[in-house]
Amino acid sequence: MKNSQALNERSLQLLKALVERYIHDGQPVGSRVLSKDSALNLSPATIRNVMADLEDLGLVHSPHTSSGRVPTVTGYRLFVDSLLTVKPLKSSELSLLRKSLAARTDINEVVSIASKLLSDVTRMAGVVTLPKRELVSLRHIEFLPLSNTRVLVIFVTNEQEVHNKIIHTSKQFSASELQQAANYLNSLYSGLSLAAVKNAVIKELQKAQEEMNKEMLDAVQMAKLALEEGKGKEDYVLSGETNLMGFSELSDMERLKQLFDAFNQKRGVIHLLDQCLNAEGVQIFIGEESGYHAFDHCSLVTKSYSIDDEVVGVLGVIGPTRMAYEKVIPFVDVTAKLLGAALNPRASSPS
Amino acid sequence: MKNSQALNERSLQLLKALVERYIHDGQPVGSRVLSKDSALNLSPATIRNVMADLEDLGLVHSPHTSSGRVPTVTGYRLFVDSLLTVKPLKSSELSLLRKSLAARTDINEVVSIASKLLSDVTRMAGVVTLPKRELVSLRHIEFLPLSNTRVLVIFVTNEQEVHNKIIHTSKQFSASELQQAANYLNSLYSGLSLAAVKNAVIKELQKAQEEMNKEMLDAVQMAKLALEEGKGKEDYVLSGETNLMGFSELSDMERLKQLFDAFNQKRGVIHLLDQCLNAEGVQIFIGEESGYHAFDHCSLVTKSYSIDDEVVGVLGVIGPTRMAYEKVIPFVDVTAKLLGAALNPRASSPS
DNA sequence: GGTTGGCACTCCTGGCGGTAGAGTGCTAAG
DNA sequence: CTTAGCACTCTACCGCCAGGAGTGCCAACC
Repeated sequence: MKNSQALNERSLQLLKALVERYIHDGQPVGSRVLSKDSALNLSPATIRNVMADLEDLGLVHSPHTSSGRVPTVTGYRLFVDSLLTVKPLKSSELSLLRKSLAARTDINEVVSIASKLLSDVTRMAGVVTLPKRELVSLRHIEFLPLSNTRVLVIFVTNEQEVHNKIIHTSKQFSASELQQAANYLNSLYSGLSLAAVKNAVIKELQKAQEEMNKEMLDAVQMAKLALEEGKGKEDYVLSGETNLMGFSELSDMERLKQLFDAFNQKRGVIHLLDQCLNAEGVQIFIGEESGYHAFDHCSLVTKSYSIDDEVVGVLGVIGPTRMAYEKVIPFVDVTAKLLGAALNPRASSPS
Repeated sequence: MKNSQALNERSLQLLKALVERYIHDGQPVGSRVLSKDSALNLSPATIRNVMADLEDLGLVHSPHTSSGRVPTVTGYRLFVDSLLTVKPLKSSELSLLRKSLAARTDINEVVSIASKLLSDVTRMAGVVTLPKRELVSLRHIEFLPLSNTRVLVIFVTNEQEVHNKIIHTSKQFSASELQQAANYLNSLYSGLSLAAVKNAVIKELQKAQEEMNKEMLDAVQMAKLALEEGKGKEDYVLSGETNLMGFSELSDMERLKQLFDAFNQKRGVIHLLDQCLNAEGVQIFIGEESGYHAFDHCSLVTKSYSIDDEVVGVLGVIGPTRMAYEKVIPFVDVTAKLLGAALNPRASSPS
């Protein structure tokens, strides 16, 4: 009962002022400053009372007996969820974004530009996952014989990306047999998304093995081998990690090392980013919320990006918990939209 | 004259002992410890005299009036050049190296394993440049038509590597024309090294444009476009950067940031590594010797590696100037040899 | 009852002095 | 040339103290 009583409008406004102040200058904020600073005209003593309540609720915390208050993770959470007033992007930033993300030919290039933009503008670290491969469409497939039963599969997608993989076939094929198989597959599947091709291939194999002639069967089986598992090569492009070295909350070498190790390992980070794939809008992990220890003192602001309304990847910004959420959130939001647009094949091949 | 007098055998032995001691425990070493430590039985006072001489020569330096001595860059240089007694690899390390670098199929995999080995064993950072592309041999070339005059060139080298590039041709070709051109080029150049192909192509074009029929000319011209500049995609694989965070000489955030920025930029590092391409044996840059500011407090121990007696890349270890050279040097040496062996195509495709 | 001023208290911070330790340079003797 | 001795210097560390910031609590006030 006391709790519900404490969370009135005034306390919230006070919390808001406190968090904003702390984000701004990074030091525990006391009742004096808040009294002068905040719009509500209250004496320091009153503010102390309110702050004590906020502390009881676990929203703020004082590093030691007589120092100002610092927001806790739950405090930040409440702040970003209901108190934050987002600032629209500066027009200069917006035009920079538009200009830099204008439709390009190379997916990897666009993605790394986006990542660099995220880090440069926010002066923190930017991360962008590569678009999920299953969603790009197949343009051309090609088989080249290697030694024995090894075959090199090359497939070209969306006019620009080339993937390759070595598969092991059941028997040895001649170059012309492989050529035929490729022709067959190209005529059948060219233009479809990889996921669609995968489904079609599986259906084909299940359906009627006896109806097909030997060559077709071989071709489809090779296609299956080529597509399966796709190497799951989930990867991301990270930029501006070194920006994180400037922040006092990450000045501890041990922590910093753990963080950078996490960046190199990629696994955990990808797992985290994957959680944002299906989330609506901007997703935020504050401090320990992520559950990933290396990120304990960081926040992650992410959003998925889409091509043609289909979610294909995630981008985000990584920085200290004490970051300017009101600017980062809209920035991540807009960048995600523009990246999706830049990757849209219809826009990117104006020919 | 005084200088030449100072550099007698005893002074050198003393310098050696001093450097070894400093490398071992990282603190300025005084006359007392050296007196007990070193094999030469001398009193602290004598040692002080000698050390004063060494200081005059710029080989050692004292951080402040009354503290022990620390080797300078020139001191380290003299040490590694003429005083160092290298320690042979532990047999466990050698077998680890052999096992890990056993012939594999994927060049990138071998290179990153080598890099990881360098960093794991030395507990510093390891770096390996990717093998120069010009030296691998062409297995197969393929052209795929994109929109208009854009053509996607795919070439397969050495059974495993696939490279691709988009070129702009003078006129629009049909798929079958491209196929013909590829066939022609494959019959002509397959099996040669890329450098050889490049030379042949250029010679062909210079020689006799009128002798060739139109199709051949087109084919050769496309080959020229595909090979030219090769994108110069010099790149390297770095591992264990985070190991560097543990060293006190790099505990300054500003320095550390510069170093990591340099790693990301790659340009400067590649320039540095390139200098080792044509050097014989193990090459060492100590501190500011590299001329690259970001590396001012680091040393770089490198060696080129070769396939079939042809130098194709460089690998090395990056760490603080105060590193165990006597162990790192032989380790880098052996790793380079084993990497070259692992990459040898004759060994790697036992079929 | 919520709000406020006053007051004692706690804790961090930075400056100061004093001491112990390490190591040097110099000098004079062996 | 080597060595022992000695005075000197500089650092690192500790305890101390005062200043400042900020709190919690209490009593008074509206």
